[in-house]
Amino acid sequence: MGRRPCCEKVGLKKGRWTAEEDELLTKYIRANGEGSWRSLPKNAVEGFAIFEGLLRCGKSCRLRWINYLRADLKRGNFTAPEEELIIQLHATLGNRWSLIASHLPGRTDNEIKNYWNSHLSRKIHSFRRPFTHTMPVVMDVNKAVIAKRKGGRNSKGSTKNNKNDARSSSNKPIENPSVNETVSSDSNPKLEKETLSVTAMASEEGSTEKPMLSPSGILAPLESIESNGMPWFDDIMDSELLQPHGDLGYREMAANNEERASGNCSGGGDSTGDMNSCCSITSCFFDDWEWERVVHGNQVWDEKEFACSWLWESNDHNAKAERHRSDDDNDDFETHNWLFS
DNA sequence: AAGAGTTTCAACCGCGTTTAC
DNA sequence: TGTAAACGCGGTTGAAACTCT
Repeated sequence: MGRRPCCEKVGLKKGRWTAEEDELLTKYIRANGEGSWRSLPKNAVEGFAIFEGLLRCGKSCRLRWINYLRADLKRGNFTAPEEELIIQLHATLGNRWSLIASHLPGRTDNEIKNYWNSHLSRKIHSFRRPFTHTMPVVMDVNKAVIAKRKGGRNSKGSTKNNKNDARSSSNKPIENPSVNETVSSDSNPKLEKETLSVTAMASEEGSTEKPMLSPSGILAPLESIESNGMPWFDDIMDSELLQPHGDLGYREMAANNEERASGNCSGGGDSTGDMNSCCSITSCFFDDWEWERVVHGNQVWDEKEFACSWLWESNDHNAKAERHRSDDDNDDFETHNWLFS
């Protein structure tokens, strides 16, 4: 079956949206509601959107609305809890951005995907150092992350205020409270269904592809994490397997770090929710881990590797655990490389 | 001051899935 | 039940913004 080309015909506009186009689209959706993107315009011509001067295909309209114009979108930097949740969910779900986004109200899959690719994946990759016989690498995560940044744009939050930024003015989300009243932007039922099915799948007997879940079996919604932290996350980090600071549990370690951070933040971050903020659970974990203790002894490292593995990969977790237990041959590093692949 | 290098993110693209007929 | 259209997702692209030399 042939697929109809989307935006290749009749001189439909591509590229960045102007404020006028945003307004037209908003006006239309305010009047008619979301959905039916291909038949969106009153004066549809062959399924393309030509609505009072808006020459965009439906697909483009949908994307613009979902990713930018929706009134319930949260703008600005990701907060530390959001960042932590994304890391955790990504470890659990992989690149299923829409599913991850469903756990972060006001954030779009595209936004999360971009944030992951530009911030978090680098952070994670800095954390995962090369693993070889002869070259144990002790990394300073802060340096690894910060030193790499040479040029480049600032984060969205900071550029938004730049009045010289033509894009920021034309692309400014239209403040439109009335849209909220007339357009219901309810959560995607399909995504909810998917989330539930993932949870259900985890409970299926004999399933080897179990998603990583909290001890309660539920992926905690962001709201509860923001108000209560990530208790089950902390529980795991506080377990006896993960006590890199001697007798200090993870929570105590984090508390100590926050105490230190409140005086002088060694992480180079600030209080704006920046990626380098040292005042989050994850940052404490990443930034202040005693790598030398871990790396300098393979035996010690193996324990930590195993203990942390769920952070990076959830698939085939049991098989890897089994392999870990049965693998006493230190020469076979291939079996451990999955952690840092 | 200019250009190179780097980063960010909005938007595009193609494909799998769902829905409508 | 089969086909076509629409939807939705994840990967990719490229312009703009920024820093460094």
